[in-house]
Amino acid sequence: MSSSRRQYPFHLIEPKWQKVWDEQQAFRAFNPGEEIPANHPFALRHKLSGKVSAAQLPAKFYILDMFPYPSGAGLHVGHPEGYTATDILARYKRAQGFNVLHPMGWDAFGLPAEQYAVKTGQHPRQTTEENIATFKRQIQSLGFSYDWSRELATTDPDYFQWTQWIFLKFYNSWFNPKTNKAEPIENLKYPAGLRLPFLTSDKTELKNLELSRRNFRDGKRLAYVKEAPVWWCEELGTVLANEEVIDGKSEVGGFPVVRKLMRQWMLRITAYAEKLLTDLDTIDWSDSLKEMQRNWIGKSEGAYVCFSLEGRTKSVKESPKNSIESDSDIINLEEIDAFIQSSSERKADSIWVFTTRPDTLFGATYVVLAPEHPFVNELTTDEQRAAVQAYKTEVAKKSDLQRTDLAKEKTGVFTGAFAVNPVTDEKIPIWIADYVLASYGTGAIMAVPAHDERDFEFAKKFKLQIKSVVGSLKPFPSLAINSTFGYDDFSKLKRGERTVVINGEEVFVFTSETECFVGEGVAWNSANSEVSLNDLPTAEAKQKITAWLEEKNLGKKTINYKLRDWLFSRQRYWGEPFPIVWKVGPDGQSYHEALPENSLPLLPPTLEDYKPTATGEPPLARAKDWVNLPDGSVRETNTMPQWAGSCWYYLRYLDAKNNSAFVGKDVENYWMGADSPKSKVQSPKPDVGLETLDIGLKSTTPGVDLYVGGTEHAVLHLLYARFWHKVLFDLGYVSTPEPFFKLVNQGMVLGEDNQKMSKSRGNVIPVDVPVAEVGTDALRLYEMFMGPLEMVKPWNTKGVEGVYRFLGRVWRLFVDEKSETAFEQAETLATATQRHGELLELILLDGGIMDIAATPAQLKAMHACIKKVTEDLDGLRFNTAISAMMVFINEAMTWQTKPLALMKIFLQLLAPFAPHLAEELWARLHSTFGQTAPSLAYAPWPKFDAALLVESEIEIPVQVNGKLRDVIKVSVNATQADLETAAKNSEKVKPFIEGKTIKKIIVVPKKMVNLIVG
RNA sequence: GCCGGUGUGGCGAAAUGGAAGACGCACAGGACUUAAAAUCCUGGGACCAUAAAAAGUCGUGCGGGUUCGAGUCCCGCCACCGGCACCA
Repeated sequence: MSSSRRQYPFHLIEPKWQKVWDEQQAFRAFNPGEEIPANHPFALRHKLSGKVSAAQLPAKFYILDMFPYPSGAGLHVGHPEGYTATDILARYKRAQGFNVLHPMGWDAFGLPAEQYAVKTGQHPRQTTEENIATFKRQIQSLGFSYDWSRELATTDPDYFQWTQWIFLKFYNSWFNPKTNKAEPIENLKYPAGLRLPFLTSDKTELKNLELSRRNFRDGKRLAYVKEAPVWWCEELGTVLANEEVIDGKSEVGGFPVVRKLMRQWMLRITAYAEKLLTDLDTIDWSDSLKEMQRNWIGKSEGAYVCFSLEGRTKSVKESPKNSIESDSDIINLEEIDAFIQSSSERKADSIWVFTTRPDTLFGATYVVLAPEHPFVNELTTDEQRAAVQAYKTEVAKKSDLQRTDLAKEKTGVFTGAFAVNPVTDEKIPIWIADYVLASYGTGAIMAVPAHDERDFEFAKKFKLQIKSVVGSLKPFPSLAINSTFGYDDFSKLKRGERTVVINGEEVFVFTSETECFVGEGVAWNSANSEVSLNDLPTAEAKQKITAWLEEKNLGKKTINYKLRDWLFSRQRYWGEPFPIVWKVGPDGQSYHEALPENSLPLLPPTLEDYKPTATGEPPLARAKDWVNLPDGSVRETNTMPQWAGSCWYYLRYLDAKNNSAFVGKDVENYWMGADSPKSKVQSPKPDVGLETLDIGLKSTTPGVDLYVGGTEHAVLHLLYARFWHKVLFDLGYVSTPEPFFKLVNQGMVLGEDNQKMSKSRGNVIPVDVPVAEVGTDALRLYEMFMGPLEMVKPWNTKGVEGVYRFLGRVWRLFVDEKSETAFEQAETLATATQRHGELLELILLDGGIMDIAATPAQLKAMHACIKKVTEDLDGLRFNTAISAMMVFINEAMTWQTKPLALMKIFLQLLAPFAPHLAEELWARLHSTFGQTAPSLAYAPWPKFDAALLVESEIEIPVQVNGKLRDVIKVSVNATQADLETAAKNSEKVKPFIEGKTIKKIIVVPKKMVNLIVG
């Protein structure tokens, strides 16, 4: 590629314009109340200057990229795909008259810099800064129109002091189920015995009450401490969040993880499970992404059911609802949690299970506990004790990886104990098995083998009773003789036939004790002396039995989520330290306390050695002077996970330099608010009889208007950030309930071998390569021309040359060939020290460009192009927008004379895609014709004139019986009758209709004619 | 297994239910050139036929259906990609 002649002097043009934009601060976005320099292109476009209020500013448009983690490897050609898409849109929206916010920053905390520090002793900050410098240089070489004055890095103390500040907001808040939102901890309602003033003067009692209050309060905070089983990764020397563990391995590095009991900071994301779920309906994200979040949140509706124990009397008849204070009808997660927790302290008198199919209760033939269930030891009979112990040991030895890997084969052990099915009063065995998870529901299930695959498998293996209680309205797959089995044929079946009455009608249902049916159907076999579900459809049966259980205090309707609270601490150095200290109370118990806000930022200490300590404490514990405070309190030595900084960076961009708040109120409201000012975009005097696009009184979008990034963040960053945003919203710090209104995932760019790009495959193409060989504009164009943004597509170097050639054609459309040859010769002779940029002046415009009126054909081609490019940009269809410009250029290459006005319009269309080339030619067009060039970046977007696209004669396909037989030319005004006649008279059509009767003629005006003959 | 997405030339891909394959790559032929590169022009789904063509037939993963007409809508499958996965 490099051996061939350069298509155009991009090597001079691109740095030239990048410098101009930089010097002008051309892409700086202005906040309400900010001083706008009178000569800034934005000020000139909108006739603004000085301090401008939100109401005076045009409508905002916030275009955000997922900010990168600056790794040492630099950018490859896959990275700028999303950045290119957002930049094109940012430039387009700027031309349309929006106040565009388009920022970039660095997600810079992270493990690689720390691991490098462990190896070499180089401070992670230094590594981070070097990597940022590389990334910034590469990103800037691509000519993106970022507002660099808002650049931020999560590792910067000016930034992370606010990350710590937000953590304190979490710490000092609780979730009020009654108002369904986060509130300051001062509003917390204490249970009866703990309310002030205390009605005692006994000092010990008072002390204990104070302590209980503190424990209660600390247990309610949105950021709380929990001794919990966590994922410990030995290799990384830290714990990981659920979301960071994939198939029993760490997401980063793929190292094994094990369960370990540790004291950890948690964020109460579960309180927001329902909002995170339902608010997905209010935002414009892809279905697949929403679905991933829904699956992760994992809502299921069902009931808790109480099974009493054979041979034991229940000490108290209680349900979760009655055993704890509750403000709502449906018990919330927190209360369930507390209830389940409390069962470990109570005697084993009954077992609560969670089920989504309470309608199958009559078919529950055994109970299974998770091996870790607190009742197991107490329930196990002496005969079974050895077997149960052996099983528990075996399970504990298995890593979770093995537990899921071996999922195929069910294992378990009988405890020797029996429970009583609350509706049948039958004695049913209690087993333990590792297919029941301690961490979900109550850690116990009622097994209904006839209607649950897993229970069915287990029952078959251990020869447990299978009892069918739900009939299917369709034959079981194995009974279906063929797929066309009709409803009426049911009676022909030999087995499983049975009828029930639904809505007064007798219908067949199919039941089986030898096969599993998990679908919904009709209940049967489900009645006792008090309640009957027989003949009820599943949904009704669920309702009826749940109501009955509630009335008997044997159950409670409930909602369960898979989502767990977010494990928020890491045993690392290179992260935000917690603004927390630990103290020891008079009772000898240690407790935590928040640092005052004015002490932030809390900087990490400087270390010589970044490894964890020998005792397994985090590296921060090495800094004794930092950890131990004069008053005897001790600092928290964990740090926050990498996700913390990325949870709110999009808010800091709005007001990146604010020293008194994480974001200013008015500024936040302007850029994120749903009711920011309406646009008042002016329509300047049209250039060529064209009007500029008038945005009119279009209201703005709440939150970020467009967020582009990879799918890998579907359940991590995107869920965490939504959670933080919702807490900040509840506490009144932000004005919208959702941060990202529209989100698009760019598809991955594969290597030329159709494999994902990776070092080990050796198929990585660094961005610097195409930038040097064909220039940034060609790279940008190709990134978009490959295919639709969301699709996965392979890189093809030959394809890059195609768009590079296109830019060469554009160049040659505009410049005089002889002058370019002169330029090239001069450049060869010039020494390196000479200013090559000045040589560009040798290149002259093509003489065919004249300030003359365009022909109708020229106007038509131009306006077709404006229409297509505009519509495709609105739909993010960059690839077809580019092909429309190619079509235009292919035609314009044949023109003898090139009207100046059209040449300008074309450059405006090209500018978002190839801004350097467009700026260069734009400036030349103006200077050559003695005009002053307004900034192309802010030139009003051209508007197409539909009237110019109308043809006088059009070609109409003629079909006979749906097959194309001719294409006829008719006037655009041809009537239906004209078309019919013309079609019938076509010489090519005649042979197909002669001697036949025309039964019908379908005429679609301006589209086609179809003759139906018999 | 469940959820989501995608299947169209040699390749990347286009097509509000109305001319399938725009645009680009690769390829072939031609012009320019001492020559090459670059550039410009022309060609192209498959089959059948032919000296060459015209005409014709078949074509959007597979099988059905709706419609005057289906890449597009409906039903049933298959393959690939991504996610989740003993969540009761």
